[in-house]
Amino acid sequence: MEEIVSLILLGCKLARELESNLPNLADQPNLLSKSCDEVIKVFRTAKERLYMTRGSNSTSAHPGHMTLFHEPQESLVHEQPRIELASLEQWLRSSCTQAMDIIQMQLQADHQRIDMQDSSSKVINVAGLGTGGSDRVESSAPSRSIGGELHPLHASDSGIASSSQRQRRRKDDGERRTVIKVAAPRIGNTEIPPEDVFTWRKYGQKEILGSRFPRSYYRCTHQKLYQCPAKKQVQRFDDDPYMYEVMYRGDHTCHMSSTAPSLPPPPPVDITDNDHDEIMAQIINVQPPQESSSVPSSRSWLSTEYLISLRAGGGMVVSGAGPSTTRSGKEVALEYPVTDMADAMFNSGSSSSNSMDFLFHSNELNKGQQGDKGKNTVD
DNA sequence: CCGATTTGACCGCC
DNA sequence: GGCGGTCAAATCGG
Repeated sequence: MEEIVSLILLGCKLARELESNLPNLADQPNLLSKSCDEVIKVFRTAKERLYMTRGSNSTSAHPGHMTLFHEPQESLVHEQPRIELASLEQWLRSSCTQAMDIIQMQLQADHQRIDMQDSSSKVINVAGLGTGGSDRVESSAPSRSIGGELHPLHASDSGIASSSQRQRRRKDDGERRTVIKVAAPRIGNTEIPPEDVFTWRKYGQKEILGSRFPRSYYRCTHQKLYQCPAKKQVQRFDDDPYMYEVMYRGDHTCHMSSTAPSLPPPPPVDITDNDHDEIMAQIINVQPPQESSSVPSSRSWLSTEYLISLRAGGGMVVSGAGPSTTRSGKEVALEYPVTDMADAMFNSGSSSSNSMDFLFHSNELNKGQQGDKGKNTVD
């Protein structure tokens, strides 16, 4: 375990060095790429060790502090969650993510400085990636939630659809449901639903009785390709339109980055809780503190001390991470899914060719347009 | 042209 | 019968 920690510390150190060297390296993409590779490599190694540790001595690594809560029928069996490991992993993810944030911001800034003359009007907005603040998720709070309440699961079965026209699946095949609360981005278009590491395709929207806002239904974009059964429902809270309740249903069988699928369809292995939670962990990420609106490039919130204190502080923050595909998109110069980067970092092979590629490509590839065509206005 | 979104209709469940 | 979830044709948009 100590080895892992020191690996991570090393990674952070490298990242910091990279950070401080960025001004010098800005116009040396090769060196930059190399440095990034080093950082990634260290983190990757640490992560692999983590998994080895996990695999050998834990059967369940529920991130105990994570802000999701499963349906009672499946997971309210409270084993002692291995919080250290889980939070360490979270921390690892977030630190990588934030490191890459900095790199990306710097690169972008430099790029703009070089390429564009009117860069003064551009605002690199990492804060805009998600929330405007600490939207902490309560783990209970039985407000009316998607699905009516938090305990709606009942195995009622009375035969399959007898219709000859459409065949519908039974309402509930005991599929997993996970509810999380996420905050809408407070800048730009706050009406777009929160994003996560997966790409979703909207297949329906419905007015829900007693709710001011309609509920949107999404399914995994790769549903056809991978028979991925994952779905999600997104609904804004009545009393806090900046908050969304997102219910994830079903497990992703398309284990990959949210962008183009690049792996062959995985074998139909049963997905364990661990896997699932891990995926969920990608959805959730820690936001750096947002003091004023400046780019914290020269600040040291990346410092290990800070990150550790951040994680020790408990209270995970859930954000509506992801690119707010603002239609107006003027004030936001840089938007990209942070979680995507973490995802890419951990999933991409360590090809030394161009490790920064995903940073620049995952931006627009990630998501087309969210249904934002002037409807769904706030009353 | 193709994939995503919209939206009214359909259908299962309570 | 009402509600919520899904389907699928129409539409949009890159």
